[in-house]
Amino acid sequence: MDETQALSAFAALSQETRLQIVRLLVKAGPTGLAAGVIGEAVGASSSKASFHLSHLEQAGLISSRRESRSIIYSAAYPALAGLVGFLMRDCCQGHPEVCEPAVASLSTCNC
Amino acid sequence: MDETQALSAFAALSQETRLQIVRLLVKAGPTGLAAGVIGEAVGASSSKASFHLSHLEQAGLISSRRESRSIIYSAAYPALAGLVGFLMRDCCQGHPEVCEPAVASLSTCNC
DNA sequence: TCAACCTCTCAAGAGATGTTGAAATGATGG
DNA sequence: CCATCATTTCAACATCTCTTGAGAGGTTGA
Repeated sequence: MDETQALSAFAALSQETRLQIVRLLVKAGPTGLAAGVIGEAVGASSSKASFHLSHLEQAGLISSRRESRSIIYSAAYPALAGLVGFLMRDCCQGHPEVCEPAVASLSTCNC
Repeated sequence: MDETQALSAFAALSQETRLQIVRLLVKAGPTGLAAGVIGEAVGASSSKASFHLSHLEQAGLISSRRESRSIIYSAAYPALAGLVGFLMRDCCQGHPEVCEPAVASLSTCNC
């Protein structure tokens, strides 16, 4: 993940509806969810959902596949991991006080 | 770090000048840098630098103190750590494929 | 106190972003 | 092939964001 990709990713995640969508899709797992289901879950009209889904896909944070009538979106785990890595690698240069608490918080993570 | 803070932080980091400033200040360490020095380093006019510095401070990613004539900005390490933690804690629920590569990338980090 | 310094504030304009509803596209089952 | 379903596309509008340049606000040394 380079700086340009990180900028797009940050921009994508800086919008409430989109952040909700990403959280939803991460929870949903690799199976993903249909656009309509996502829109309903986050309280967005179809065109609104479509707009934000496109934005997220453009940023590389989610990916899509057609399945019969529906379009299924799923989280792009490598991209999310890349973003976490960017923040840690790039932002904590020589300053373990950034990385260490973050790594420590992994113990409260469901992983 | 809650969702609202994360949204502000993502918005703050989604702008090139601001991302440059954060990276610069993290490297600079707790001592920080004067507004003028920062502006010059990222090629921004005084008002432009001031605009983005305010934005970052508002988002809680940096903090300031006056020191004689200058205003010194420095990275808010706990906030950055909180953001990394948010991404990991909140986005990798039950999906180690997000966290693990990120943690692995720590080996290439200067920490 | 005054001049110089450093930074912030303000208003105006250009451009990007998000929302809405209507219409178009593509896929499916009968 | 047609009616229906799921989603995207489009244009219009409002809003937010960024940039610019001019000026104001504190702070210091002479």
